[in-house]
Amino acid sequence: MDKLQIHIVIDSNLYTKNPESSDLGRKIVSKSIELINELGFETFTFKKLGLQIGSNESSIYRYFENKHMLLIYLTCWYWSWMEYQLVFATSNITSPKDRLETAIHILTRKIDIDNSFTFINEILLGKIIIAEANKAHHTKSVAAENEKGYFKTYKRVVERVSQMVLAVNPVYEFPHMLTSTVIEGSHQQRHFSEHLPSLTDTGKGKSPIERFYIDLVHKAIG
Amino acid sequence: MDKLQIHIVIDSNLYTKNPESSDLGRKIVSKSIELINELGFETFTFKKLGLQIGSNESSIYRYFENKHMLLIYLTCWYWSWMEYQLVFATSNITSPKDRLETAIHILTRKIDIDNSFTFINEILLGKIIIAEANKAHHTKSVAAENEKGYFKTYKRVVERVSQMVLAVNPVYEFPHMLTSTVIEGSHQQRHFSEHLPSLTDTGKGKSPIERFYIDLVHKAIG
DNA sequence: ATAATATAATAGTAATACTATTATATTTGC
DNA sequence: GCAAATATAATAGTATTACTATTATATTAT
Repeated sequence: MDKLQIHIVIDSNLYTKNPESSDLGRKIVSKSIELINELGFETFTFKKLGLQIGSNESSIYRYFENKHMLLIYLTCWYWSWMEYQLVFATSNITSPKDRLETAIHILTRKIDIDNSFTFINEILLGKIIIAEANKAHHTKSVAAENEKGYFKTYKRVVERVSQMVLAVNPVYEFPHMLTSTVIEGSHQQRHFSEHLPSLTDTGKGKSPIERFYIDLVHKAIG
Repeated sequence: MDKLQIHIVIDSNLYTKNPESSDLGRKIVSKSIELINELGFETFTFKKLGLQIGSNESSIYRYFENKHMLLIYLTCWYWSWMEYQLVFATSNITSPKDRLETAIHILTRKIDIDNSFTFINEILLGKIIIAEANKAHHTKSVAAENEKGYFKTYKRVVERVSQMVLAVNPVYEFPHMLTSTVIEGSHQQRHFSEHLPSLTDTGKGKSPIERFYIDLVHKAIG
């Protein structure tokens, strides 16, 4: 049985050599997702990754300048994938309210289905985004990297949702703050829920995080 | 002229030797705040700090197990200081609504006055919290460190504010999520506002971040 | 078939994050 | 007041990390 195959294209500035262009490249990406999850980003090294894929550290440097750039690549992949889901799921919704609610649902829900994008495990990637993605822009080089367009996919997602907010309430003053608060907040809450539960209210009911943010947005924009 | 001197006491589990107990210790803390701000946390090392204070790397290890623990110490200091401000500023407010609003004001405002706590520059410390504090709990050892009580000051602040939320609306379902969303969110927005401005709405009016979160909370809990 | 080029592996280096040991103060007991 | 005990600081290491320069091995082109 054939299946609709979509393909996520990543800005060539994010890699030295396109990892999709070779077997080794795909192995690097797919195994790095597993290994970052297992070890955490600071403990993860190219040497350990090389060992895991039966290759050498220096070969990995031919694909990514360093592990920071690999993280940027992974986050970019994630946000491209999110953008695809967002556009796909909201394209034929005419009611602005319903459209926004669907968008928030997609952004705040737990990732638990693996759509099997060839070499990317989305469930594990989602965990990396929650646990590690903020390290991609909490650096002294954010501004410079922003200039180079490293975060543009994420910014585009925020912009899309902000437009949906304005479609519901055209005079709402803070659409971008609201959107980035929801996105970052929901990730943080999932992190807290797992590791620092007293900072959340996660016990009660089903999908509390989704419910909290959908309720928040509704009330915020009236 | 004398001045009311309050003193912030830090849990002894957070250091190997109390940095307040010696000149060198105080210099370590005060210079580390400057240096982390200047270099960013990943580029900051004990060797560089040793050079700055005219001492040796290994002497710093006698105070803090490693730079991660130093960061934990600094965040704990910050939250103790916040808790003090919170308690002080809200103690004689009887109206639950006013009390909550004051609390949010304190948590989300920009730190621009230096109360000159002996050896701590609060303005710079505030910047570290915004730029680096999330690295303190985005590690593989969060759970273990939470067990050891490393984050209890922060958790106590969240708990206090959650109680204020409930004082306004006793049936509100998500007081902790709301509180941690406001705290973490406001820090994130300040970070975005400086480095990734398209993720915020920071140009307009005065104190947009404060206004956004105060408005958000009001509407959320009704 | 040979030259040109792409790709991978080897073998380094400088810096980092520590630690073990030694040196130098300071305090304490008598 | 002086040796012994203890606290504190500096020296000199080591293993690991994050790379890089060089060499080896494929692959492709002519």
